[in-house]
Amino acid sequence: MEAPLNAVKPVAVPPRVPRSGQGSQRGAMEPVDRIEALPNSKAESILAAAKRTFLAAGFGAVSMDTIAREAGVSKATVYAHFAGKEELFGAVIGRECERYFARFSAGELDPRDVRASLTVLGRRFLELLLSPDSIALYRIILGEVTRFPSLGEVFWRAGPERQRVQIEAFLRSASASGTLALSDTWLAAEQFVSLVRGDIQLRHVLRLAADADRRGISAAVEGAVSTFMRAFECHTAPSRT
Amino acid sequence: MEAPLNAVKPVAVPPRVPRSGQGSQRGAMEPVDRIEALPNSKAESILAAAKRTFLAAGFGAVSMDTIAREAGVSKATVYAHFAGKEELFGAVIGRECERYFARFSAGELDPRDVRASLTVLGRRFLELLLSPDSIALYRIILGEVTRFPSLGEVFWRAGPERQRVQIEAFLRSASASGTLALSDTWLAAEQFVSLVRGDIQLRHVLRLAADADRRGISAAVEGAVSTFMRAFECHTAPSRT
DNA sequence: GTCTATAGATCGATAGAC
DNA sequence: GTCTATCGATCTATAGAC
Repeated sequence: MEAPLNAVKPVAVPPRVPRSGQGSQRGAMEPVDRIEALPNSKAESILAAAKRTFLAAGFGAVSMDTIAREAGVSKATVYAHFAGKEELFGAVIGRECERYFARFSAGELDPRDVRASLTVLGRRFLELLLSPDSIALYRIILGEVTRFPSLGEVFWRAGPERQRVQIEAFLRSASASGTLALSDTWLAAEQFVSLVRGDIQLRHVLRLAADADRRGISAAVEGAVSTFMRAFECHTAPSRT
Repeated sequence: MEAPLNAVKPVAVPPRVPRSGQGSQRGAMEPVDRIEALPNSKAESILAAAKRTFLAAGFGAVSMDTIAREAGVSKATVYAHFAGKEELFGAVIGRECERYFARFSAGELDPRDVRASLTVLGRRFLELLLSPDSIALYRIILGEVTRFPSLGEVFWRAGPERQRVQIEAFLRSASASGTLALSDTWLAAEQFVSLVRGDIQLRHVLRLAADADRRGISAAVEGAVSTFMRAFECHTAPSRT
């Protein structure tokens, strides 16, 4: 029993990109929208560095020294803006939850072609779910929800719940128009999301699949939509096309 | 921008149960099966303490001092059995993956009643998935797969893949007997698992639902089985009962 | 506000006695 | 093998100059 039963070896901290000072090469020829485009204040630099390092390595593996260095400021400046490491972490994660999941929308769908609309919807959902930052955020939140219990509700309300509401709204319209036979649209939305997600999200989170696998996304979405339509397509009144 | 946008507060380290010395009150009137029943060696005590603390608080929040104290040994003894914290963590997680997922089985199912069999199968799967240790293990692995890349494959092969193989075997037999119309049994197994899981596992992981919700499990399984049967039940040849 | 420098605590790991 | 005691590194957080 002395030898470990499984060879599970850690890796070193993520390779660090040396930054010469604070200003990066951005900010010269980009449109000046000023709102969170580039870190124009020290607070934004700190938040950006904290986001980058936390999402890449997790809460426990990142030190305030690293964040300060990555942000191009001193550690005292970090503490001048944020009360501590945990407050900074909470601010970063809360903000990222809002930022990422605000991109999802169930709008601009053709209610006359439910299959095509569900395919578009599933693809939007899965592309958001498999984006590198979304995967990293998912890892962090699940790993730190024990230490930060409020993370669970922050994440749930910003992401899954909001998506579910939008998807259910579309399913309800499709059900009202007689194209789908749904007795419980809330459950149906959960099942549609579950079918689309399948195991591809978990495989990405576990680093068993690389990102940007467009064909994998298409195949997953089409398989899910096909099964969903088989289960709920209404055959009684095809409503003449 | 100085104030955190979201109130995400951490909690203190888990409340510690003071242990007077090493021997607990167990081990006196229990059957002596000796094989991992009670920690009869220091190595087992260390592994048990490491499992308990790691699963409860995560890799970064647990120190070797805590593990030694919980195990009732000195820190030097811990290092006499395990080369370091990371090796101990790998040994614990690898062992727990094997222990937990070995409990799942797709046997003892009645192939003549596919709906009932799928219900039993789904319930077994979901009860395993929602057990407190399984939830904690899931949190740890997803949170630490960045630091321990091999955890992803260890977990996948011990859990999801093995379950999928067993479920697919049953689906194949049901498909061969003409009860289900499945063109791709591997995909069907993934979709069945996804339907059963739904969002209830995530809600448990995020601490939004308490465990031991038996009625919630039954409702989730029956909703999943109903949808799965609607999609894949074979109506062409009911194969006289 | 921002910096340098450092305090104070904790952690992982080890030396040496038994 | 097991213990006590401790080392050196690192981490969070702060004091004080500017």
